[in-house]
Parts: sequence; structure tokens; C-alpha cells
Amino acid sequence: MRKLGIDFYQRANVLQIAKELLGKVLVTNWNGPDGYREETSGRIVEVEAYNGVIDKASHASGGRRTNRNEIMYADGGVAYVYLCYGIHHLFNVVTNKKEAPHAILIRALEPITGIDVMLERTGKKELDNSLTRGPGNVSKALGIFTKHTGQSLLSKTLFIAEDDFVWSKRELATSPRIGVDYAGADAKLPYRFFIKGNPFVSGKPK
DNA sequence: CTGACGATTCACT
DNA sequence: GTGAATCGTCAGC
Repeated sequence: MRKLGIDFYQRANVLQIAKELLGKVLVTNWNGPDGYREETSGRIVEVEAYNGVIDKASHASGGRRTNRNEIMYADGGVAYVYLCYGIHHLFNVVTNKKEAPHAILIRALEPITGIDVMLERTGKKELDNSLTRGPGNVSKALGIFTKHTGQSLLSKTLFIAEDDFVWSKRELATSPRIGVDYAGADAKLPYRFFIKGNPFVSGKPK
């Protein structure tokens, strides 16, 4: 496993980065209550790209800049985590350089390590598709909260890595983003990328 | 200070 | 398919 470097995140094409994130491994490694590290990780199978100030679906649409989304304007390679519906913590990867507010929402993972810890965090009894299906569930399973916003993705407790795993091209699918109907024409942009047929991908199958 | 609402999820009809 | 949960954020007064 090789941790992705800063250059991966700071490129200008957020759609390209989003596609490349499919198949990578998202890892958290927080200190557990007993002092031991609790590593949890999963392979990324669904993402959505948010393309800066020109993207009406983005929190940074039109150059909108608030205390909440300020971190989107930072140099790429950090986390943007915010609370949605007062319940769900949604985890995003900030990309591009300073002042270019690009972000990629991680929507689903296929669990790899720490499944027992994830079950504990989510209150589930056994592994099924719902454990890391959907952005709210991803954060819950990996123990990601709004307090982690701004944390470097090159840190020891939160990072993304690659191994030698590769998808076949046929498995890559594209669609409009979910839950962004307020964005007018931009709601139709094909900025959601996922692995066709993977059971952890959110939404109805096909 | 106030009110409206959201890049969602889940239980229920 | 419908609706509730739940609270920080933000625009407007």
C-alpha cells in the first residue's frame, strides 16, 4: 500500500481525480478508547466531483465562501467534512490549489479492514451492504466527524492509499449526482462515478 | 435573533 | 412511495 502524495490531490482536473479515486483505499486509524489504534479502511467504489465556483451544485458555487466551506479554498490534500440534515457527517477530499475550491464527495466503500470496529460504530450486528453504502454511512463506519475538517490526507490517522488493485474499464459507470436537484442544469452533469454492479454503491441497482 | 433548510438515511405504508 | 429525525449554517431582518 502506497499513500497518495500531495501531487495527486493538487491537480486541476477534479473529474480526472474523482475517477482515479475509484479503487483507492480510504483509511482511518484513530486512537480507540483503550489506547490501541483502531484501523478501518475500505476501497472507494463511488464518488462525486464538485467543480469549483462554476458548479451550481457546489457549496462554493459562485465563489460562495463561508466559515463552513472555507477549507475548500485551501490547497488540495485535506478533508472537508460537514454536517448534513443535522445527522450525517459527509466526507470530502479537497483538490486543486489554494483559492480553487474543488472537492470530491466519497459516497461508498467496500470494507477491507476493521470491520468489527465499523460494526461497533454503526451499531450493526453483521456485515452487509449497508455498512459503508452512502456518504453518511461511510463517515459513520470510519469514525469521521466534522472536527476532522481541515485534516491533512497525508497524516497518519487519515489518508488514501493505492495498491495494485485495478478495475476493468467496463466496470466504470457515470451518472448525474444524487440529491442536487437545486442546482438547475448543473444537476444533470455526469459528475458521479461508480463501479457498476458493486453492492456497496448507493441508489437502486441499475 | 429568527426561521428555513440540507451533497441523507431509515422505518413504515 | 412518503415522511420523520435533528441541528449547524446561513441569509435576512
